[in-house]
Amino acid sequence: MKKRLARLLEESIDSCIEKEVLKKTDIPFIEVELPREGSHGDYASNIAMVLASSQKEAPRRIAERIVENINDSDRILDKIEIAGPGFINFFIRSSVWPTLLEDVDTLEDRYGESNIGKGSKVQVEFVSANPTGPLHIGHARGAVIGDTIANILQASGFSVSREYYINDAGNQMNMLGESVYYRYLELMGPDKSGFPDNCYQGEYITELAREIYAKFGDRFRSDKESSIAFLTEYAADSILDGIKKDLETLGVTFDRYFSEKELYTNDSVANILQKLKKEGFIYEEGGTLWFKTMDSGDEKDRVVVRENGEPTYFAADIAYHRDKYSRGFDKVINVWGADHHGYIPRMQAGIQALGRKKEDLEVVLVQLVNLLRGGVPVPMSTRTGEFVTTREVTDEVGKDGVRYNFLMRRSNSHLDFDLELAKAQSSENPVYYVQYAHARISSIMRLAAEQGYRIPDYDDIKPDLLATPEEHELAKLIDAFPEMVEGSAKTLEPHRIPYYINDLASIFHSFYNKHKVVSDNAELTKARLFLIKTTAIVIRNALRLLGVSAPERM
RNA sequence: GCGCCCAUGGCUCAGCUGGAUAGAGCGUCGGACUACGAAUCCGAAGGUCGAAGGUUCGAAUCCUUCUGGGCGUACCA
Repeated sequence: MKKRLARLLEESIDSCIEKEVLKKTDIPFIEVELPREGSHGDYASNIAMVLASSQKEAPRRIAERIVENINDSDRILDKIEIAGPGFINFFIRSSVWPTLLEDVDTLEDRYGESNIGKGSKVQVEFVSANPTGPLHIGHARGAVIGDTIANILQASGFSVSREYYINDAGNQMNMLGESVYYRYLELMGPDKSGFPDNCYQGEYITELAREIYAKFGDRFRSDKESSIAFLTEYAADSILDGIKKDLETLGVTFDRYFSEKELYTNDSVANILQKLKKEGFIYEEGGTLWFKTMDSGDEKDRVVVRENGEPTYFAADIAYHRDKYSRGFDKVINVWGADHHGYIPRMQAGIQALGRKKEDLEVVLVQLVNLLRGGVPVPMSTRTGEFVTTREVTDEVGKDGVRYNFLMRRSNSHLDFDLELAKAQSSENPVYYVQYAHARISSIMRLAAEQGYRIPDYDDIKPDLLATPEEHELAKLIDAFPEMVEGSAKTLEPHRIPYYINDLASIFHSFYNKHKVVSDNAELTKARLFLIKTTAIVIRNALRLLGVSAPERM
């Protein structure tokens, strides 16, 4: 509806210019919004005020001319008012609301989809946690947000690929192998040297060592170096396996797992370094190689090859992004923990050196999660390895609860995640509010079926019977669903969707409490069954984007 | 020190890229089931949007300074 009104305005302005009652000018983006005040109409536009400066005329006079020239050929408008400093307020004829539902009925599962992506290829890289330990709760938030952004983009006409970058090279891998090695030695009698401080302290390392001992006996006791090489690989594989399983319980899967190690074995890193050196992006100083990231606004230049000859993580990351673009992605979205924000300028410098525009890389920062239980912080210590894992949280509160609670909040704001609230089956828990609306509709449908009704299509009903304010509100909000999804896709803000369905559920519940769906008036019953059917479709489609289930009973 | 993020009713958070009298949920208080699911609904109280300036017809939103909190500031990832 917003788009229809914007078009009416645009046509009117065009004809005003033609008639020379307005000066010729570039028409700016015409914004149509939902006023919160009912007396300001169903929709409103500030276009006259926006035009005021270029027209050099009073906004209200401009508004008058625009309104005079609006050609409402479909007769959707009841009246138009000019109010305040120059707002144009639209009042929609009440009979048009139900007609907006026809699209929902024909599109069904596809209602809410769009083609703003026009098939362009986008890659979403997320989680990408090192395979050195189980996922913590912050990873889970990033996983859910990344997955949902991918869902939203997919529904908006982008061709999306989900990818997990495995940091399976470098120092921390050796450390992992060593950690397992020392735990393994401990199993074979008291160790005089003790367990090194800088090794991974978590209990899962000991468990891995036990597993290896049970499988292979004491064969790794003697030859330290080759043993560690084996143990490293074994441990990384096993941990990554666990991570994949944990992500699956959250409903998160990937199209591809990309190994950092391969960037070395196939010389990608060496090649790109050489290329960038030749092109002058890299220089040598003090025995190390530096990348000129300052030219693109970074605070200082960054090392890509250390004095000891080893490339840094950054070097591998440039090679990785080169690989991404070479696979034909028009745009690359990285979902990062907010503690990596300092990395953005250097990564942008990296892709620009690859001949890419800044905008071809978009970074979504996910703030850290504060885990609580009943309002009390859950103690976490990465040093000792004592932390609550994603698996434990998912097992406790369930997939739907975890996902919804993460998705409700803007990703760029700190989040308190309270275990007790998230699993509470009460009004304190917002997931249930929405799911309950869906279950309630299903329940009404069952009752209607018992009474011999079949679920009506748009052609089966008399739309005019949907005449109460609650019914109009529902139709109006249902109509807004596709543009909401579009907005969410453009801004990469998944949290808009939970807010939207919460509103929708709220209006539905109000409607339900005030009006009876199944009554002795058969025509009215059919019309209302149709209305709640479309409501259920939207709830279902929205929850599907979020990866949250829409139960028929609960 | 420098950089990024955050600051909105008692609590947790929205605020649609600058719009009209700042909104939800929880909590508090008061109401609604002999009608399709009360995990629901209806009503009330509660705010100088961290502070001070500035930009303009108009600021929670943009600019500057300050305060308070988080993160970063590696030849670690």
